[in-house]
Order: sequence, then structure tokens, then C-alpha cells
Amino acid sequence: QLSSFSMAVTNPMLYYAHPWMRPEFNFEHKRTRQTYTRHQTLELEKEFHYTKYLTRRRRIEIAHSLALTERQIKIWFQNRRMKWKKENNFKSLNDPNVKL
Amino acid sequence: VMNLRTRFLDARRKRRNFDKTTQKILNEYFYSHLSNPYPSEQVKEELARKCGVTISQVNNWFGNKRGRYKKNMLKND
DNA sequence: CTGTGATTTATGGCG
DNA sequence: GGCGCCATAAATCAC
Repeated sequence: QLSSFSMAVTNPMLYYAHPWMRPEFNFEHKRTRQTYTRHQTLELEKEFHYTKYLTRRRRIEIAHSLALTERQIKIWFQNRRMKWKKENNFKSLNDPNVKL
Repeated sequence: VMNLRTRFLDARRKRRNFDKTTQKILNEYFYSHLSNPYPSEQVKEELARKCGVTISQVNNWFGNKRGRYKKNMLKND
């Protein structure tokens, strides 16, 4: 018997009142997220401290040394830049009324 | 696991639950816009102001709410 | 243990 | 035409 999840993927409109409630991926290959090791994160942070933007060549080197794909490295730096921006933007007076 | 590195920088450590008023305001918006619970940037600012929280916190709240609401639907239909 | 706010991986759209 | 930004999803973390 099919679970409600996979049924929903087969017939989204039948099981979901609104489009946003529909799962992004189907049941068999549901999205998973790899958590990076402490070493990987540490090395990436070290590199980020050195440069916010990676050259193609450097990206390949890091990918190999950390056993991650080029895509993962690229995305990690993008996410890290967003985080950096968030940290440093909110430092500079954007909040009208935020307690502590 | 790997919590030694971020032990002093992680805002998760000093997390506090939102008060009742904040919960009420956010939930009211969410459930009255169930067909599309994605507030515009302007509405987010408004909600943040009314709740006395940051824009990021509003974003976090809606992200968590949508995900958990969806997950709950899946669990019991 | 559960709940919840915050953070970490990962996707897709658009410029 | 891949690359960065952005909003967001989903998993995970920390309390």
C-alpha cells in the first residue's frame, strides 16, 4: 500500500488544498542533506577568511582536498556570503525597535 | 558532535520562545493566508514591527511554520 | 521526550 | 552560459 506521502506525489491536487503544501521531491528519492564534518567546515571557514570569492582553480583544489563536489563548494561559499552579509548588515543600524 | 567550535557563536544557544502576543499575531496571519502563506517584504516588516522581533525572526518563523504544518498534514490525513 | 527558534545544506529563478 | 544573489525548503541543532 502506498503511503499518503507518495500518493500525494502521484495526485498532488487530490491531497493538497494548496500548491505550497506539495512536497518538493517524491517519496523514493526524498531530499536529504549531508552534514559536513568539523574538519570540512573548519577548512572552508579558513578559506573564506582568506577570500570571499573563489577562483575556479581554487574551488577544484578545495573540492578534492575535502572530498566534496565543486558544486558543494560553490554553494557553501554562496551561503557563507549570505551569512556574512546578514551578520554585518544588521550590525549597522537597520533595526528601529528590537529588544536586546 | 561538532558543537565545540560554535559553542560561543551560536544564537541557538540563547534561544527564547516568543511571547503569546507575538505567536498570536504570526499565527493569525498564517492561518488567514493559508492558501499562500508567503508575506511580502512590506508585510514582513509590518509583522516584525508589531511583534517586536527582527525580519530574520519573521522569516525563520514562517519557514518553520510552513515546513512543520506541511509535515503535519502528511502525518495524519 | 517534545516543541520551537536558529542554523546548516541544497534547489531554482532571475539578472 | 556559468556565476552570484536571493528566497526558500528540508534537515538538523541546541535548548
